Amino acid sequence: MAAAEKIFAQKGFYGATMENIAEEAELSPATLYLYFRSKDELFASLNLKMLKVLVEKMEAVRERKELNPEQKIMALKEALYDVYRSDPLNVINVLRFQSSEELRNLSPDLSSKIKDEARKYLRVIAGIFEDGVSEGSFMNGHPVAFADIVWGLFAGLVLWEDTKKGFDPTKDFLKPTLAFAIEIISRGVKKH
Amino acid sequence: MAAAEKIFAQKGFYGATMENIAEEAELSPATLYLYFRSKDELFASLNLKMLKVLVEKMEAVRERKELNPEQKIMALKEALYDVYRSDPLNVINVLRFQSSEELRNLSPDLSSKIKDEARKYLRVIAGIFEDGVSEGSFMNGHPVAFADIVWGLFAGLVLWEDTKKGFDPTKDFLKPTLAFAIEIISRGVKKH
Amino acid sequence: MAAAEKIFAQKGFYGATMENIAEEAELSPATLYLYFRSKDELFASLNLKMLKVLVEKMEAVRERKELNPEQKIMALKEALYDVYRSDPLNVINVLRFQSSEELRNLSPDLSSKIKDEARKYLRVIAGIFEDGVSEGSFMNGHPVAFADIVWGLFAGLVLWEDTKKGFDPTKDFLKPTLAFAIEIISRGVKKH
Amino acid sequence: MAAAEKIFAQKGFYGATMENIAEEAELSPATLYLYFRSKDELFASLNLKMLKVLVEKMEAVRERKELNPEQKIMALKEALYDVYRSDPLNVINVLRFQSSEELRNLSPDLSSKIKDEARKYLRVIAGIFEDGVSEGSFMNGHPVAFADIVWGLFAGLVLWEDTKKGFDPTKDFLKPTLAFAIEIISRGVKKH
DNA sequence: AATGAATGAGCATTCATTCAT
DNA sequence: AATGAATGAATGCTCATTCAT
Repeated sequence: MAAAEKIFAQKGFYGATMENIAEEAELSPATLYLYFRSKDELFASLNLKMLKVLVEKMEAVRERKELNPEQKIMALKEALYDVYRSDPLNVINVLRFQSSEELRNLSPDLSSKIKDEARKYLRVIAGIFEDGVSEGSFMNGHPVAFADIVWGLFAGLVLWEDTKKGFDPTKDFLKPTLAFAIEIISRGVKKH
Repeated sequence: MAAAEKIFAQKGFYGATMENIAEEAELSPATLYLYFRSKDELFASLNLKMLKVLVEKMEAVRERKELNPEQKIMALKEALYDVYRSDPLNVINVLRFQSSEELRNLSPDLSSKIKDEARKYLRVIAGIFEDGVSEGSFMNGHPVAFADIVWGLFAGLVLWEDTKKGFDPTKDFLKPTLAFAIEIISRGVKKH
Repeated sequence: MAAAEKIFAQKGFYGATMENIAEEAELSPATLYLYFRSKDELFASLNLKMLKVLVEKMEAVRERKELNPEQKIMALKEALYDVYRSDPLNVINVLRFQSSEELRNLSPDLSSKIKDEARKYLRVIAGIFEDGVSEGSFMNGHPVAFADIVWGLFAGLVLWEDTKKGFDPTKDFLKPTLAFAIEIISRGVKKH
Repeated sequence: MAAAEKIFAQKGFYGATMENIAEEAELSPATLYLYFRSKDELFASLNLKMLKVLVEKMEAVRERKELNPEQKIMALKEALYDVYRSDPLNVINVLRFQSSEELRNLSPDLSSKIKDEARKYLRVIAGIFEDGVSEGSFMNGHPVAFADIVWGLFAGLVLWEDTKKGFDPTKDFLKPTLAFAIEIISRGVKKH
């Protein structure tokens, strides 16, 4: 998986070949198939791994009793950015192929694990929002929609900043832009 | 281009073959190459077309003198959603491949046209934000960052809702979620 | 097709690769796929070609008005052996893979053409037998069963003699054995 | 061997993998190689087993002193059909690969055992024919050729009926067709 | 006696792209 | 303006077989 991570990060999903990955792993291509049924599943396993890290970080945020909902939303920013920074290229890959048709024929097992994980992080974000609503400090709104917004924003910004880096590789504004975005959102949901 | 639009929408970028497109266009594959240097450029032309429509809609929003900056931000929501609704599958494709490695070797001409267009719509959004700031009704912040946020949010939500549709095809919450998102943002940038 | 014939004859269906065949044909493997959808279909086309030759020869026998049914059965022997001798290795291949599972996913078109041809030669043999029965010179019996017997005998002998050649390559008794077989059959169906 | 029989019958020689067979046998693939040098040899062992059953049945026919040569030929029919019915799919496989190139590199030991067995059943059939000739009730002819004919007919009909079942799976005419064939042959060899 | 782990060698098939006509 | 015919270059995946343990 480490080899796959490296190769996918370098070449993208379609650019990477099983042979590349095998070479990196100092194995033969056939051996890869002992552990992963297909290229798709190998890739999806990376996806799952990232999701797990993400969920973990987010749940940690939720548990921090000393923070109020608003502060928790601000803290999410760090959690999201940490995940990105831990392996930017793979996060980009994962986000890009999140919804790819090609990834639809995963084994039911892997597929449901990914769905579970996705549900979990949505629940965390939705939960924080709900807390704010019941506390009376947040405006009303559908908690799941809020979760979708935070997640979509993160994915969209990561991808978009990457695109912009394609135009001008010296610039990387993800961190401040993400911070600004979360600030706006955090202000936006507050009642006044 | 109409044929390509149809086929890319049906099968995605990698799923579509030049032969498929040629067939749809009732031409031979070779003929496609008289008009487009490569598959990537054909795809990018679609991309450009969509961007132009988007920019047009956004500039129209900017020009509506009767609206104040806050109202303009709310109006962007419609512009963005309209573009999506005009050809959802292709918008998804375009957004997904926005930053794809494969699209890095476009002809300089096409590449710079796309960059121009992208710059334009960012400038529109940034412009609206700036107006609000100078008017004194919006908080301070970097206008381009704001534009990135709006765009990233749009792209991220479109892609993410598409992913969720993969899990449960009956649900399509893009419209209300986008509306909620813009509302939050619009509230978030206001001074109070 | 000539190249395929040669290669299949040399190496058998599984032993032959599309690359071998392409090389023999002085084409690239990809070009083969312009004319045949798959290796199976290429092979089946050869099959069809042989069947057509066979049917032609058999229909010629049937039309020879100067022969009575018994003499026609004797004449079949020549027709069958001629087909074999025209390309022994391919006849063997065709007979061996006649019923192979792998050949079940042919295009409906090719598949039905083959069935048609098969029906034709069965009808010829059955027809000869029927003539003998209605003339009163042959015993009673199901004409199609008779056709199956003649065909099965031919295929079985060709394959079996080939097997024996595997044990001792110097011997080739197909011709006399086939002659003997047809003689027995011809005597066996006659009333006395 | 039981596992192999089952798997080969289900999937054919090429369709079956050593792993399939190992799984069915609740062993690891490697273990199979403790008992059989190769897939070919495993398959050939099944072949040999079937031949032995066949030879046994045929020798039993030959020994039945109460039958005259003509009746013995009729009795062969039952012997052959019994063997088929005991495991149709495997008989088909064995007959199909009887002469396969792939089976040429068996160990000398196995190879010669198979040849011995083949020789035995040919000798039985030839013997019955010879008895009829010396008794004066059969026409003259080469006894081995006669044996080849009976065997080829059996193999050819089994394979051909299987092919026809591929076209129309509801029909299975092997038994009556085989009976008719043996009747013709038995009548055909008699002097009158 | 058994096998977990590994792989060498292959192979059918695909497809963007070319170019003589 | 158009294309028929061709292909170079891949590539995911398979499977019989091996061998240290």
